[in-house]
This record gives sequence, C-alpha cells and structure tokens, in this order.
Amino acid sequence: MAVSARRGSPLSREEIRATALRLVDEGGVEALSMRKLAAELNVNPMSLYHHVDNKEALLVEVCTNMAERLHLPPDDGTPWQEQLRALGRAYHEHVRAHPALWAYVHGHPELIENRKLGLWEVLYRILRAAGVAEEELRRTSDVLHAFVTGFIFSEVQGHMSDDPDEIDRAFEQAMDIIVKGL
Amino acid sequence: MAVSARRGSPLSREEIRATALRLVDEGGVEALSMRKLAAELNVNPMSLYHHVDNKEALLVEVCTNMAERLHLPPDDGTPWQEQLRALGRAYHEHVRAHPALWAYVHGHPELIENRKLGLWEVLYRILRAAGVAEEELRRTSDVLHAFVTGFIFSEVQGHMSDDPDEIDRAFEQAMDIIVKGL
DNA sequence: ACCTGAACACCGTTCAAGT
DNA sequence: ACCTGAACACCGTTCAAGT
Repeated sequence: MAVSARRGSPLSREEIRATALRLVDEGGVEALSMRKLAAELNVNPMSLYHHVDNKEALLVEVCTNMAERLHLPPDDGTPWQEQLRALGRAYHEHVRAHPALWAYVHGHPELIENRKLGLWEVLYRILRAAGVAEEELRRTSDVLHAFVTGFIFSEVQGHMSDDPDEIDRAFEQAMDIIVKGL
Repeated sequence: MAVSARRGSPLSREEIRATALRLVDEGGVEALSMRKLAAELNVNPMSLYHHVDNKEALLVEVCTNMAERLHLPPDDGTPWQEQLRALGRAYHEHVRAHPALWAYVHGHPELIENRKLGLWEVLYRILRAAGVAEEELRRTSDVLHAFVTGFIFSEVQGHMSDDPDEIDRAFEQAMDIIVKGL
C-alpha cells in the first residue's frame, strides 16, 4: 500500500509539527519548505496537505505550540521588582531555545494570539503590585513588553556582544533601567 | 534598438533602487520580486542583473540608502535628557516613513552597516553627557537602542493601540522610563 | 481515509545570443 | 555597453486519480 511503502506509520499533525520546528531551529524559517519537510518525513509533498491547510497554517501551529511552552514564574510573594526580573529572565530563556522561530514570530505577530499567552496576565499582576494605575496597565505593559522583546531580539540577531557573560550583564542592566524607571 | 523599444532611457541604479523602495513601501518586502520590479520598469527581468549583482545586493542598497537618510538632531546644548528624547523621536519618525523596510532591516541586521550610521556617535555623545562611564558606553547604548527599536517595531507591527495620540503617549512613557532609569 | 503524480503559476539566476 | 529569450532549479498549491 501507499502508506507502508515509504513509512511505517501514517503521518500525524504532531510529527509534522515537530519536524517543521526542527527544520526551523536548524536552518531558520527560510529553510522550511513544504517540499523539504515532506522529504524529511519520507512522504510525497502533497501528503502534507491532508493534515495541514497550507504553509502559513502550519507555521501558525508551530509558533503557537512553541509559545505555549513558555514557562511562567508563579506568584511567590517576593517584591514586584524581583518578580518582574524573573518574568524577564523566563522570557529570555525561552527565546534563546528557539531563536529563529521567535525572530519570525516577532516579525509576523499576526500569526499568534499574543494577548492570550498568559504572559500578559502575569505582567498585569506584577504591574498592579508595582502600583501602576488600572487605566495605565495596558500602555505600561505594552512598553515593557516592547523593551524586553527588543532586547532579546537584538541579542538573537547578533547585535550584542558575543560573550555570554557580557550579555547577561546587559540584560541585568536592561532590567535595572526598567525597574528603576517605572 | 532594444533600449528605446520599451523605454526612453537606459536603466539606472538610482531608478531601480527608487522603484524597489516604492514596491516595498506599498506591499512589504515579500511584494518585491526581481520579475515584478522589471515589469514595473518596463524591462526584461534579466536586464536588472546588469546593474545589480542579485536580489540581496539590491536590498542592501535600498536599505542602506534609506538608513542614511535618517536625520540626526544636532548638539543644541540642551540637557542630555532632552537630546535623548529628540534622538528617539527622530528615529521614530524615520521608521514610520518606511515601516515595511525597517521591519525587514530589523530582522536582517546583517544587511546594514549598523554601527556606521552616525546614530551611534550621537548616542555616545549624549550618554557621555549623561555621565555614563566610558567602559559602559557600548553596553548602555546597546540596551537603549534595543529598547527604542523594540518599541518602534512593536508599533510598526500593529501591536500597539491604533490611536496615534495614545501611541505618542506610550512613546513618551517609554522615553520617561529610559531617562529616569538611566 | 490517506497518499500520490502531473500540472500550474510563480520564484531567482545563468548563459549564450542579439543590437 | 546594454538588453533579451530560453532554460534550470527551485517554490506553494490544485486536482484528479490511485489504494
């Protein structure tokens, strides 16, 4: 039969997603093509369209799936300054695990339900603890998110120093400015 | 002859660059193809390769040309806080004039000789006036650049409010945090 | 239900040929 | 010197056909 001729098991959305993510991690988003992905899965390119609407829908799935794995620090009762730093660090770590895909998400924010990421709830909670007025939560969180994302993106793009220690120092300084400036 | 059969004058680098920029401004970088660009110029696709090495080289030219037109505020003797704000605003304005291309530059920083942009000299001067130690200039300027770029990128990507006044307020808050946090 | 081959409309780019 | 047509190796995707 067609199935076991080339592969042991039928394709699954999960398998497709994982392989696509691997290709992106290895060679950037521009290294992902439906045809290469199919080759990687030992499958005819057209088989993919049975499981995914099109390339963009696949990317949405891969991005969303990745973003959902962001580990958010819990409310541990420490001062808001410390919690804001912890949130920043968590975001930082997560982006470093999949830099190419994050760079893509950053450039195509329409692909992801950004506001539903839980990240925003945590950020709101911390900002409330910092005494930010209710009507300024949206604006302040937008600014902070843009700052931290800007920093991480810069790093991921190789704008920053190559020395990891120096990058950590820069990140701490970034969080210092935010905490102090708030 | 081949030339005047379709066009009055021979192609020029300048004409190619300007048309490419227009296509990008109108439809994003993904709307620029060598074939469409040639059609726009009433020329055979292959004629372009007589003036430009390849698509990437063309993009480098277009990006660099645009970035060089960033108008940097002069040292007018005002306090560093005010000068830093003015620099931020100048950058902000410039990006808003070519959002699609800037988004692309932001995602492909290797295309541009970023550090030669004059912007950095001005930023260094202002940070010195703010009392930043010589050995911290590089790190601090990296962080600030990442912050401002992050903000503008967020805005350009439609992450922020749709209300221009609200965006201006957010930008002022962003600059407040930076000035105060420094 | 799942997979496939041929085909279509696009790319960027090379190369040999035209004026 | 400048332009061009045909060709090559890639894309994403549709559609009708296979099991």
